Amino acid sequence: MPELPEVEVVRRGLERWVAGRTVEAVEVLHPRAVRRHPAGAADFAARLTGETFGVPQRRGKYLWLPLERRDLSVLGHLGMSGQLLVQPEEAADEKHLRIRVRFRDGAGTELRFVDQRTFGGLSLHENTPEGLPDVIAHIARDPLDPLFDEAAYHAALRLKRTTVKRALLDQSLISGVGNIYADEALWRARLHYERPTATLTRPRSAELLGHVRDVMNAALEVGGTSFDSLYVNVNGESGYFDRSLDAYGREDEPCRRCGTPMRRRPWMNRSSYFCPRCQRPPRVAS
DNA sequence: AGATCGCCCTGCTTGC
DNA sequence: TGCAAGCAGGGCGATC
Repeated sequence: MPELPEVEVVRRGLERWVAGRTVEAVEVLHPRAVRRHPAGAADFAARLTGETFGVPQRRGKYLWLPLERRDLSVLGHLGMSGQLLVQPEEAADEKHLRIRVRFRDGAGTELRFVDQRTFGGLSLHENTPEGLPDVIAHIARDPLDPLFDEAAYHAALRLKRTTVKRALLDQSLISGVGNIYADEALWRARLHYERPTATLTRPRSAELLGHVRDVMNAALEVGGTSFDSLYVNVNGESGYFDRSLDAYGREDEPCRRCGTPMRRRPWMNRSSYFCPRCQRPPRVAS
């Protein structure tokens, strides 16, 4: 499940292998892969053909390829299982190949969007004055962004009547944190996922944010997390950070700090993994 | 109007 | 054995 570190690995791959290349042709093999492009697959392909990609950008889990000639970007989200692969043109189509982008140069490779569960997709959007695709203007900066407003983030947590994991996953407050890294950061901070954000002191909140950054940077160093080879980076290489996870997916396994069996609890149609001893539930039930 | 919930989707795993 | 339910879950639109 690609989160910020995985998407950043993909962005770097695109920067190396796709930036500066001019599109010869676009093939949309599944309409759902361009469902965020309102004018449809044919329009997406037509408008992209002949354009040259600039340097790929990222905010949270979104990445985009600005076009050099126009104030437009190709916005991408990998969803649950999306991959952006640079493949030799002669390589066999992947089973879940959704979009193919051929290039005008003689490099012999093409860009492929492959996505089993079709939660992800590509689309074309106008840029805001800040150079951000307009449809993601509501997405907050991520914790690895140098311009992330930490003071505003802490202030928002104090004001909101919500719980800490909800706040971590709220992409309008902080972006790029998904279920995996939320659980990892909470475990590191010894915080229960249902802790009300208003009860967090500023130092405690800053400590949690530090853990979010640490776990993301650690994942970045090893090239992203991978569970079932659904996530592969831009060149088809799997990450292996999952071996380093301390909380996520470790139900009944001993806590790496205290040995207590880790627990899994249904939460918001997903799961929360935590140590019942290190991460005590808040005293006041909400 | 901000918070919450259901749904989209496929394939692997689990259990009867 | 075979089938069905469960699970993975980000983000968006509907709803309260």
